[in-house]
Amino acid sequence: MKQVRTTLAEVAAASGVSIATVSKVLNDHTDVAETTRRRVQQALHDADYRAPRRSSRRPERVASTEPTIEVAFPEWQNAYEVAVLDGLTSAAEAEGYEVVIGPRVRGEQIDFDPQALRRSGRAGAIFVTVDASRDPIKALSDTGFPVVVVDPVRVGRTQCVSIGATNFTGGVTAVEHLLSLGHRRIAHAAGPVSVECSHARLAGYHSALRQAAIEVDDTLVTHSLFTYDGGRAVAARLLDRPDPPTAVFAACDEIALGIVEEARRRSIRVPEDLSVIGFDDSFLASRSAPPLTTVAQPLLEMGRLAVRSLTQLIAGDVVATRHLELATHLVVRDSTAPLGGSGGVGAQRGVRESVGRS
Amino acid sequence: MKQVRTTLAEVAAASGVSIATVSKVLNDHTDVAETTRRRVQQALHDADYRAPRRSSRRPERVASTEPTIEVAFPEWQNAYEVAVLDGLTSAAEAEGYEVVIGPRVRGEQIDFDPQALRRSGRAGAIFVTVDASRDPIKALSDTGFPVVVVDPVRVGRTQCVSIGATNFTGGVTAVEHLLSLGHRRIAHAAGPVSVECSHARLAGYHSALRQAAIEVDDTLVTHSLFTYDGGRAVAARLLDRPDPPTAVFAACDEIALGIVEEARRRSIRVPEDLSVIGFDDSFLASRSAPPLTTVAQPLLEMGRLAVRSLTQLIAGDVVATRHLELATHLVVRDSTAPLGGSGGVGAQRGVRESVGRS
DNA sequence: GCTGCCCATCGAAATGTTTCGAAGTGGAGG
DNA sequence: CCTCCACTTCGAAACATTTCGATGGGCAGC
Repeated sequence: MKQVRTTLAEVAAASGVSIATVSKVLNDHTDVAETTRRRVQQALHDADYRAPRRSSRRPERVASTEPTIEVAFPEWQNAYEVAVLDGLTSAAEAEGYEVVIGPRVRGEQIDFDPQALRRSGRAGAIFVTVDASRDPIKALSDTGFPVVVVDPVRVGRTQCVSIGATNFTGGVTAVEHLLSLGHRRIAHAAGPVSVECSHARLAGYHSALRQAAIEVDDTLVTHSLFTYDGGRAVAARLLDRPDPPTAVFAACDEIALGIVEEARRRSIRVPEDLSVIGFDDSFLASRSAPPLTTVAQPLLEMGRLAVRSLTQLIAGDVVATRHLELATHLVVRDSTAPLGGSGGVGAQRGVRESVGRS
Repeated sequence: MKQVRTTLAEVAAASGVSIATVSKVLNDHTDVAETTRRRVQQALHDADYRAPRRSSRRPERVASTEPTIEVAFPEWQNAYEVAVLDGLTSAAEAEGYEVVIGPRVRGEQIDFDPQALRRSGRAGAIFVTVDASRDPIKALSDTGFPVVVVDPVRVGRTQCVSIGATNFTGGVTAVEHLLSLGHRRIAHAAGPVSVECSHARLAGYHSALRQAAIEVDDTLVTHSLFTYDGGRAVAARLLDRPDPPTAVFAACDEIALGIVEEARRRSIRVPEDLSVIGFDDSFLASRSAPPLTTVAQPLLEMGRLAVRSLTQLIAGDVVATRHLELATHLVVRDSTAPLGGSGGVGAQRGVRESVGRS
C-alpha cells in the first residue's frame, strides 16, 4: 500500500458516485448533473486530486515546431502586463518554448474552451492578471494541465501555481518612505476592492501607519480601477478637500500618474506641495514628469519565474509551493520630497535610484 | 457478441504477448524488443486493428492548430510597438490565425534562420519597426514566403509588403499646429538619421516652415534615438541655449516626454513657457503630465491592416501596392498653448481631443 | 390517473494506458 | 564457473476513459 497519489476511486467513494462520473467531471463531459458536478469537484479538491503525469514527453507535437506555451491576459496597452510578457517571452525563448498569444481575456469574462486548449497540443498555459478562481481556469488546471498565473486578481481554490509580489510589504515600504520624509497626512489611492493585491497593499498602508502610531483616517483611503482615469477621479476628491493630504500612496503607477496630472491642473506642485508614490515600476514610472518614486515589482523576473515554474509542471516535477512571492523594492525618483518642500522646482535631485529592502 | 472492432486483447492473443505490450507498440514506447515489436505490428496489421475513436470531436492531432503567423519586433516595453501588436492580434483572432512571438530582433541584428522559419509551417510573418533591408528578411520574402513589415526602419528593395503612416504629412500637421498658435521659433527633436520615417517627418517640418515663409534654423534640429533618454539629452541642449525655442516638435512621444521632464527641471512650464508636440499617440501620450498634444498614427489600424495584407499574400492574391500608408491626425491635449501663454498653470483647458486632417 | 415516450443522468463493463517490479541477459570481476 | 550488477524486456495490476445501456422523472396524450 504505497498510496502515493489520490485516485479517482477514492474521490468517487468520497462523493458517492462511480469512478466513471468523476472522470466525466474532470473531462467536462456534459452528462453530469450540475449538483453532482459540484459535489464531485468539492471532493476532488478536498482530496487534493491531481492528474497522473501522462509521461514527460507528452507534448508529442509532430516535428519541427517547438513545444508551445499559451499566454492570455486582459489588455495589451498596459505597461504592467507588457513588462511581465517581456520576461516571460525571453525565458520561454531560453527554455526552447514557443509562445502563442492566447484568447483575449475580457474583463470578468474568460471565454475559452479548456477542452480545446488541452487538445491543442500546448505544453502549458500562463495567465497574467486574471481571476484564477474563474471556472475555465480552474477546470483546466484541475485536470492536470500545466497552468501558471502571474499576479492573479483572485486565487480561489485551484491547483494552479501562482506568482506574485510581496504586496503587503510593498505597501509598508511605500508608506514608510513617506513617513521618513516627514509626512503624516498620507492618503491611499487603493485599487478595486475585489482584487486581492489591493487588500494586501492597503493592509501594508494600515500597518505602517499604526506602527508609526498615526491614527488611520479612513476618508483618506479611496478605491478605483488600476487606471489613469481612476487616479484622476480619486485625486479630484482628495485634492479638493479642505484638508488635503500631503502625500499619496497610489496602488499602481497609472493611478499615480492620474493623481500627478490632477495636481498639475490645480497648480499643486509634485513633489514640493504633494508627494506621490506609485507601485509597479512599469516603464510609465520612469517616463513621467516628474519621474515617479515607486515600489518596484520585479516584473521581468516574475515573467521568467512563471515560465520556469511552468516547465517544471510540464516535466511533471512536484512544485513545492503553489504560490510564490517575489520581493518588491523602493525606487526613489522625483515625485516624493520631504514635507515642507525645501527643494523648490528644479531642485536637481539626482536621478540615482536608491534601492531599499522589501 | 457484437464484436464491431478488433481489440488489443485479440491482437495480444494472436501475437502471444500481453495487452500492455501491444499498447506500448502502438504508442512507440521504447521498452519493446525489436523482434517483438515487429511480431505485434504484423498481428495488428493482420487483425486490421484501428484505434478507437476518442470521441467524435477529436480534431486529429496536429491538424487541430490554426494557421500561424509569426511576429517579430525589437522591444517589448515600447508603447508604439505594443499598440501595433494589439491591433495585429485582434485582427489575427478575427481571421482565425494564431500568433506566435518570433525571434527577438536585437538592435541592428536580426538573428533568425529564414530557412527554419519557412520550414516551420508558419503561414506568414509580420515584422514591426525593423530594418526590412536586412538580409534575413529579404531572403525570406524573396523566396515567396508571405512577409509584411509595419513601419520599417528602412525598406530597401525587397518583395515584402510594408505598412506605414503618412509621416511627411504628419510632420506638416504638427508644425502647422504650432504655427497656428503663434509660434515662430520651432525646434525639431528628430529621430535617428538612419531611419526613413525620421527623414519624412523632418521633411514635413521643413516644408511647413517654408510654407509659412520662416527661415529654417538648422541648429534647432537635433537627432536622437526614439527614446525618453534621447529626448532628455537633446532637450538639455535646446533649452540651455541663450535663445531657446518656444515650441518643440518631437519625432515621437517618448522624445517629447523627455523634453517635458527636462523643462520641468528648469522650471520651464509646459505648455505656458514651452509647447511640446509629440508623434505616435501611443498610450504614453494620454498619461503624461500634462497630457501630450501629438500627431496620432492609427497604430491599431496599422496592425489590423498588416494582418489583412498578410492573409492576402497567403491566399496568393496579388497585392496592388507594396507599400501602404495610413493617415495621421492631430490630437490636441494640454502640452501646446498659444505663444505668450495667456493661460497660466492649471488653466483647465478641456480634455476634448480635436481631430484634424492628416 | 394511467401509459408511453423522451431525455437527462449515471454506472458497469469494455477498453486503452501507465506504473512498477519481475524476469531475463550479458559482461566484468573474482 | 560463479556472482554481481546494470540494463533490457515484459506483463500484472492499477488506473483513466469511453461506450452503451439502465434508470427514473417529467410530461403529453388519452
